[in-house]
Order: sequence, then structure tokens, then C-alpha cells
Amino acid sequence: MTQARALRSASFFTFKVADFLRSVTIKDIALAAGVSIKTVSRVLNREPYVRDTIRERVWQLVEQFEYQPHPAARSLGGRRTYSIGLILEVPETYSYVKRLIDGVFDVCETRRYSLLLRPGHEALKAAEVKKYVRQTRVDGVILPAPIGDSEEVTRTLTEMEVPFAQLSPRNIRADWMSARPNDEAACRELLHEIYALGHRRVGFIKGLRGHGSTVRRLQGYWDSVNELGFDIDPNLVVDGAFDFESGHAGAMALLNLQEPPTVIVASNDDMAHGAIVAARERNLSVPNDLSVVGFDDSPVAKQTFPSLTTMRQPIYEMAQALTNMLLDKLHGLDIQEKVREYSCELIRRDSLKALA
Amino acid sequence: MTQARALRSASFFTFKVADFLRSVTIKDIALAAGVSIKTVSRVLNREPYVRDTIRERVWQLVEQFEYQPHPAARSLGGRRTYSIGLILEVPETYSYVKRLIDGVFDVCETRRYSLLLRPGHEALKAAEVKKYVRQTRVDGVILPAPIGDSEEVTRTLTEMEVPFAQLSPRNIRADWMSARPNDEAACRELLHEIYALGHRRVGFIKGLRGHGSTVRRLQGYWDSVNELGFDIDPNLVVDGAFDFESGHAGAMALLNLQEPPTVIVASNDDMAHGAIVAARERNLSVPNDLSVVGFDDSPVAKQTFPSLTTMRQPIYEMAQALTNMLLDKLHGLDIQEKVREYSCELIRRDSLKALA
DNA sequence: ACGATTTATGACAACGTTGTCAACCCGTGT
DNA sequence: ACACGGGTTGACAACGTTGTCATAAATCGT
Repeated sequence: MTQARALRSASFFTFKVADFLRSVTIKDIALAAGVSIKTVSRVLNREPYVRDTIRERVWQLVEQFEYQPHPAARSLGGRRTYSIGLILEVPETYSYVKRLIDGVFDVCETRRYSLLLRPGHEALKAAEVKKYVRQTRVDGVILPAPIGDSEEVTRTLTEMEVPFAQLSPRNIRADWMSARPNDEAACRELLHEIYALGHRRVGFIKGLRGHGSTVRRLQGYWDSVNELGFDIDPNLVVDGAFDFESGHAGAMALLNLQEPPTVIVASNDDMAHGAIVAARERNLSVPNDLSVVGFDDSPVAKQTFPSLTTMRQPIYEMAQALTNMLLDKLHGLDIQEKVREYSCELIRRDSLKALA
Repeated sequence: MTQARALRSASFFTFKVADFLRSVTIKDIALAAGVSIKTVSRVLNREPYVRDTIRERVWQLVEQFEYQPHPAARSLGGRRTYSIGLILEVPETYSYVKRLIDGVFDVCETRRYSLLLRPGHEALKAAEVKKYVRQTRVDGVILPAPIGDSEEVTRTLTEMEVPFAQLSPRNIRADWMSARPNDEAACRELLHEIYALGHRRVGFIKGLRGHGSTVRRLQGYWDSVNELGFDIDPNLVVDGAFDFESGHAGAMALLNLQEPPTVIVASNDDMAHGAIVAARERNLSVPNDLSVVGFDDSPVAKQTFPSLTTMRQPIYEMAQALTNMLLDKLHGLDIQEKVREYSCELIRRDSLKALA
């Protein structure tokens, strides 16, 4: 009883300056509420035998302090982990995600870390990320594009002092860990190949607005146009969103030009697929009347007719490197080369052909 | 020093019967090795200041006992979780996986559980699953097909007393938790529609051998053939593997028949896509000369030309239900309806048309 | 031979919860 | 007044590691 009595008289909780950085624990709530930690535990776990007035007071303090029970302590005390496993076999078809997950997981397994999955969506709020990190207490986070491009998210993680590593970020910062393909150079390489095959009028379908690879691939396009002497025409560059539909629409726009291109470079394979379908609808034969190339070497590249010539990204290797960097950082090691760039590889298939 | 001395004299470790079910802890290793737990900890974490002879002895015992440090205890003691987060935005394109992950995660988040991802591959060994579960100590596991069909895996989990729930298992067991689409009925519904449109000769491309949905969809096909009076011809049923290539090959085989079918039912959308491409290569117009239908309503269904008529599975709902069942079970609740079946929905697009 | 390092080791506290159990409170029936 | 009993509460142990620190043992320099 001593604890509770002492606490009750203490009441009117005050923050101790020394506790500034320590995270809130069940003791803090108990102290503030003037009850024992066990009672707080009962409230949190919705167990019976707590007066309603106390229940309410505790919940209120929990919200006020944004208290999150420590999962490891719950596990240890409660003899269960409050976690479940998802053994997921991603079919080969879904390989961008597969290669990414595999790369991250393989390193985690080797280095005896667990991998906590958090699905993202278009506009994942920083508040959700914060809640996720506070709840799970992960030591670090991997941020594939485009989530890593949210200034709000990276700021939140920085404030929480949770290290993160980005895959294909838009803005490269020398002091942040990241890995990305050599989009610009890869695009130039692709355009050299196209030039060598005699094409001079090249259409370009951009990726999702704001995505790092979008910007860099476009830059590679313009560089090549200037360097090699392709036709310079702003109408040859159209918007896209990395999906089939936008590729289809973009290709239609390009084919409707007074002087249409002889080859279309799409910023990824899904859009290239859309372009191929668009060409077919216009009764153009690919690659005889129009060549089409993509980026990624995603599974769809082998399924189009004709099959797609494309630049492959080494996703698996990037994911591994990123995870290793993050774990090194967590172990206090000094990371040399925080920013890493990986070469793409040109995969030659049937959709690109010399100009007749 | 007392601890170590007592232990040293104990030596020649013996198992206590009472400890039979308790998992091995660092204390057991220390006792067996005749050293303190701190020394074992040093060895495990590759810290300096341990004699090589002791190091070796400890590692040997660790292997012998298959000792795995408790992650929660490590977290709590070490002030870090040894886990990292992967905030993954699965593009809409990859939606089977996306819907599955989202369903599982959403329930986990609501019920304050963490989700530990373990990528699977074609033949995930039971030994790997065992290691994964022992390492992470997850309370339960979700097993999407086809991993849940491995007798070796389910037996291992049963032996470890780790509850699991299966998505689309091949063999339905009344005492195991599972969710699956109503493949058989869905297939019959599809064939009724086909019948109503005047078709009498229906080709069928099977799914991956051994997969539960493969078996049940095929069963639905034969049921309908008998019930409605379609042409009965074993040659109209060909093998497939749920991927584009096998769909393409299967369709080619069907179209090469003396009397080819007027409609092809593929056991999923990727194969239906392959069938459409095959038809085009044979200069057949879909759906005028040949109708094609699929299963899943995967993203590719909107990207084929013509777009695919297909049966949509409620993956998200099934994943949610499965996770809820599993968590209920973990909380000792009685699960009514362990085996659940979900209705599919016919999505009418352009690839199925009345027989001319 | 002897103090000064360096190596090696263990005792013990700490981490933040939950589980167990004793005990208090308060209304009820006698 | 008093035993009884269920609702309510808190003290304390337990969970299995790692961190801290004291100290013993081995090695080194003189």
C-alpha cells in the first residue's frame, strides 16, 4: 500500500526535467493518476475490478501523455509477444515488391533483426508513421520511394531520432542514407542505343510527378537530346503516372502529334505496356512502325507483344545495401558512402528496332 | 561468484523433467557451461574478454540446445528492439498482395499487434519456418496458399503449438482456421453465364498443380459441364501454372484442337492474359472469334485488350477475417465457424460475348 | 619482486510490463 | 456487533536479457 499512498499525496503531477528524454512508462501514468501500476495495467487491458472513475482518469492521462506500453515489456511479463507472422510468398509476377522485400529480409535474417511491416498508402500521414514507430519501437526504418520523399515524414523521424534509409529518394542529401539506380546515366545509355539505331525523334512519357526517378530519367532524356542531337520539341515529352492507363494516354497524345516520334521511351514498364496497346489500337506495328522501351524490367516486360526492351534496376541489391547501412548505423558504425548509386542494365528484347 | 561456483560443481548437466516444456534460456546454457549468464551473453554478442575455450564450449551448447535468445528480453535489457520497420507502399498494380497485406495489417493495428513479415519461396522448408517462429516467437502465423498446403509446415507449427490460419488451403479441415473463395460455386456461376450466352464448347486452363483453388475451380467446371450439358471432352482441359506463359501455352494447345472451344476459362487473370495474346497471335479476334474469362480481377484484367471479364475474390475481407480469427484464438476465445467461404463477384468487361 | 595494466569473470541492478496473491473495503444477513 | 463474500486495490515476484561495476587473474615493465 505504501506506493499508492505516497503517490496519492504526491498527486498534481509535475514533469521532472531529468525525465525529458525518457519515454512515458506505466509508472508515470500510475503516479499521475495516484494509483498503482497494476491498476493502470488493468485499465489498459480492459480487465474488471477497477472503479469507473479511476478507469476514466487513467484513460485520460494515457491520451494526454500519449502513453504507449512497451511491447517488449508486455511480451516478457505477459509470456506472449503480441505479434503474428505473415509468411508471404509473393508470386514472381509481383517482382518489384518481391525483390525489395527479399533484399531487406535477407539482411535482417542474417543479422538477427525482425522485420515489421507497415503498409503505406498514397498519403501516409506523418502522424501515422509516428504512431507506428512509437507503438512498435522499431530501431530504424526503411523508406522506399515515394514515402521517403515526404518532408513531413522524414522530419518526424529525425525529431524522434529514429534512423531511416531511403530507396530512390527525390532529393539526395549527403547526410542521409540512400540507394538509387543511376537513372540519369541509364536513360542516357538507352538513348545512345536508340541513336545508334537511327532514331532521331524520341517521345518521352514521364513518371509520377515528384518521384525521384521521374526527375532523373527526364533529366537524362534532355541531356541526351542536347548531346546527341535528337529533335528538340517540348511536345515530345508528356506526363505519366507510372501506371498502364497513363502510359496509354501519353502514347496516344504522342501519336496524335503532327509529326509523331519513331520511338517512345516510357519511364517504366507499365506505361510502356500502355504505349504498346495504344500503338496497336492505332494499327501501328511495334517495333516496325514504332519502337517502345521501358524501365524496370518488371514481369510485364516479358508479357507484352512484342516483349519489351527495358532498363533493369538492381532492386534486390539496393534493398540489401540499404538495410546493411541502416543496421550498421544502429550499431554505431561509421557509414562511409551514405549515398549510393547502382547501375541499371539494358535488357534487349523485341520492342526496339533500327529505324527502317 | 557464488553462482558460477555452484554451477561449476554441478557440471555434467542433466535435464529436469519439470522444465520439459519451458524453452531454453540463457541460464540453461550458463548452467551447462559452468559459467555465468553474463559470460554467455558476451559470447552470443561477440563481445571481447572471454577465453577461447569457453567461447567454443558455449557455442557448442547453444547449438546443441538450439538456444534462441528471447527477443523481448533482449529489447528490454538492451534498450533497443532489434527490429526495423519497412514502410511499404505496394503500387496498385500489385493488388493481390496489397489487398492481402492490408487486410492482415489493418486488423493487427486495430488490435495492437505487430506484423512480422517472412517472405516465402516456392519450397519453404519446415525447418526455416521453425527457426523463424523460434527466433521471433510470434504468437501465431498467417499462411496464404500455397505455403499452408505444406503438410510439413503445418505439422511443425502444430507440434510447436503455434496457432495458424490458412488462406485458400487445398484440404479443408474443420478443426483448422481457414478462409477461401467459393471457387466451385463461382466457377459454376461463370459457366452459367457462358451457357446463357450460347456457348457449348468451353476450354479450361487449370491453375498450379496442387493449389486448392485449382482443384475447386476445376471441380466447378466439371459440375457445370455435366449439369448444363456442355461438350464433354477431356482435351478441352489443359494444364496451367497461374502465370502468363502457361496461359499462353495452354490456350495455344486448345486452339490447336480439331474442334477448338468458343470460349476459354482460365483459372486466373494472368493466364487469361496469356490466352488473349495467344488468340491475337492466331489472328483470332477476342471476343468475336473467341471469348476469354479469368479469375481474381487482378490489375491486369483492366489492361488487356479487350479488358477481361473475371470473377473477383474478396481478398481483403478474407485476410481480415483470418487475422481476426487467429487473434481471437490467441485470446482463448472459442471460434465459431473456423472454416469460412467467401463469395466471388462476376466482373463483366469486354472479353466475353454471346456466341454469334 | 612488485606495482600497473590489461584481460577475464560474475554479482547485481535495470528494463517495463503482467501474474499472483494477500488484504482492504463495504454492504448484507444474522 | 460480527462473520461473510464479492468488488477493488496494491505489493511483489517474475519474465530473460543487457548494462554497470567490482574484482580476480594474467601479463607487463622495471
